[in-house]
Amino acid sequence: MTTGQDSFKVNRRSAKATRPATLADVARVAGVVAMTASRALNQSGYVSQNVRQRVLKAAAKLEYRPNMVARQLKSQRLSAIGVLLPDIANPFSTELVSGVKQVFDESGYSTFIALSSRSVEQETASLRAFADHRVDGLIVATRGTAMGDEVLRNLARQGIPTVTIGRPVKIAGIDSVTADHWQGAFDVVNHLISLGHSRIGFIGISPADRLSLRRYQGYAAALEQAGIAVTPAYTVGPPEAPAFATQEDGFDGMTRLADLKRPPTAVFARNDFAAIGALRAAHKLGLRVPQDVAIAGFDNIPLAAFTTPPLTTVEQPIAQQGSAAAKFLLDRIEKRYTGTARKLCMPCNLIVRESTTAI
Amino acid sequence: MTTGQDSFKVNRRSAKATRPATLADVARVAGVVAMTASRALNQSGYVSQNVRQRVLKAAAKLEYRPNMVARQLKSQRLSAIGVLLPDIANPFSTELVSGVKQVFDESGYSTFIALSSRSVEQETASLRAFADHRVDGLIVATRGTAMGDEVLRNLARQGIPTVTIGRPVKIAGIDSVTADHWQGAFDVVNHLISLGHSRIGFIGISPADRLSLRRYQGYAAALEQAGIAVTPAYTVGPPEAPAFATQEDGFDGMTRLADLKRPPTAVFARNDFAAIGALRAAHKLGLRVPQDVAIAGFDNIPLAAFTTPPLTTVEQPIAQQGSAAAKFLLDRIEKRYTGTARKLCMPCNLIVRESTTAI
DNA sequence: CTGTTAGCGCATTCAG
DNA sequence: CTGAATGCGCTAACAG
Repeated sequence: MTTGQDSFKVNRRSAKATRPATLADVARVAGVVAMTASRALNQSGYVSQNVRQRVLKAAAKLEYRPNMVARQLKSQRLSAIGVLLPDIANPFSTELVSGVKQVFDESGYSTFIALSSRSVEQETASLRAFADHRVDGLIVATRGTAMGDEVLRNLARQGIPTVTIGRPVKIAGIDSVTADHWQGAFDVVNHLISLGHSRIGFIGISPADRLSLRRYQGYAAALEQAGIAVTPAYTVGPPEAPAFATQEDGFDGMTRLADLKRPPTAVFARNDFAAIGALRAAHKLGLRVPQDVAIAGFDNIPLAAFTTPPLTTVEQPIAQQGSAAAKFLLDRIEKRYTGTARKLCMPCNLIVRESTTAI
Repeated sequence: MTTGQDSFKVNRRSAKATRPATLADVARVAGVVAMTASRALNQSGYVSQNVRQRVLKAAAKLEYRPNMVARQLKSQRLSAIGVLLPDIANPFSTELVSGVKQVFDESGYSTFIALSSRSVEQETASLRAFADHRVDGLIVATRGTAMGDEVLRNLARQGIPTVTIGRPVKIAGIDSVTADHWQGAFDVVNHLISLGHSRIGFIGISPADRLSLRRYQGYAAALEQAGIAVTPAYTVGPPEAPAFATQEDGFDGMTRLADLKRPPTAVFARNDFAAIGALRAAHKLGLRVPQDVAIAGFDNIPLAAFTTPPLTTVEQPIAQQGSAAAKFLLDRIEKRYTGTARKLCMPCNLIVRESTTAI
């Protein structure tokens, strides 16, 4: 009977919501005052070994976890940073975050992510949410927009340290890290030229918006350097200038290019998703890759090595950009650096696979 | 002179970190006391139209934003929930979050994401971080592990409302939402059988761990129902039983299956990434898909329609699972439901493409 | 309808 | 080395 009742009670207790232990609880159990417990737990100030042990034991017993909310209110440190991403379907995002986390985990910060879903309203709302929750710093990896920049400026004014990735900004105190997309595009188009191609298409952006895209600029520069005229009809993309090109965009683009009287013999897609869409369109049209048309992408997503045929593409140092940005941010948060905005631009690597060169 | 000085001062002020306005600041400007401003801003309690207008104007002028940290400390509401994801390279994750956000955005909650990176330590750390920061609720979409369940149990004991997605748990008060992977696998394997296949392989899990995987169980059940013996050698996968199978796993698996004396004529890969790896291996080995070997995947990732050939797969209602979980969670947070754990299982859809049926 | 009081949990400051 | 007082910004619970 007794046993039965006991286990019943235990069940009740573990089922019921138990208020987490506070610092005061720990202090009471350890027979000290809250402040002393705080010092023992945070290794700050002088505490006798004896007291420290008692406090540590009490904390362990009560499963004490500091309330970060209360801590932030008092000390203005949340020990958390926010990362704003455009979306997360993207292999880019995972690697980026892993680079960022690596740095912040070590320093005892939590990393929280929010998504802009490629919409300016969502981006603004997410940045505000981070600010309202008083994160210690922000890493922003969404593509630049006028309104987004305005919000960033406000955050900078509020004194929230911010670093951007892949989004150059000219706001005082905001560091930024990018990869050299221009050079990556230049290299891949040069590669196509060196294979003998001169009719080279660009898929993923509408002609109207093309000049704002560094990957397009690199493409155009490589053509010009080789003395090849840039043919407007060879640039195809969705009319609405999305921040991102999808496999559908690639499919449509390739279809349109193949429809020209003198279609390109090689195509550079703005990213691997568009390149995969282009591959699909080529197959569907009965074009052999690379014999009838060579196709190259950008980003080196993990699947790029597994397409048919495997995709020539440009790798950018994603995790490295993430950790570089994280280091910049940590410097700012901990006031190890307070100077003018730092800009870091990292190189990209051409990766040649069978979509441009037959085996 | 005066003008020059003024603009200089303005510049200084906007460049310098400005402490965000507090409720007290707003109240002072509006000529009321903080409590009144709070009521006016939160539509709680009765406030005269006159006062409300004054407060609203003052808040707008000062660009007042409530400090969520302080609010949580007092009212125990952070107006934020946490979503724990296994990783984010996965299209699954994006859709899931969009389903979740849709529900919580409407209700005025922010959604923050953390990643487990498919590691138990990271998962534990992320859940703890959410708990320490006192989120109002949690959506957990990582795969079940003993330690993970232990942490979830602790959170439940602390009274943090939690809902799992794709991870059945037997913890009091934790609702869960899943899709019927068993049925999806059953359907796709039946589809292969109806095409005349009887030697059907399974790629993505080691024989030792296969029985824990519902997708495998559905595969085996379909074979048995058709009177086809389950051949152990037809199940291939990495030895370490990962939570996830990659394109590399699919590539290796297909290669091993093709090596058998009597290789399968059809293959069901545990997910689309593995299926894409299998497609690549088949092409490399000179096997035509679907004539020499039919290949099917699971998840219907966006790229599945753009592989060569396009991939037969199973679609699960991802965003719907996200919003269903979000509704469960909101019910719990706002105490509209306090009963026993709810379980929701949603159906999957077979999507037939050319990787199993020649055109 | 509006103001006063008090306290959430913690860490900074100043005394012992 | 340890304790006591104080306040971060906000809102629940009472008074007026």
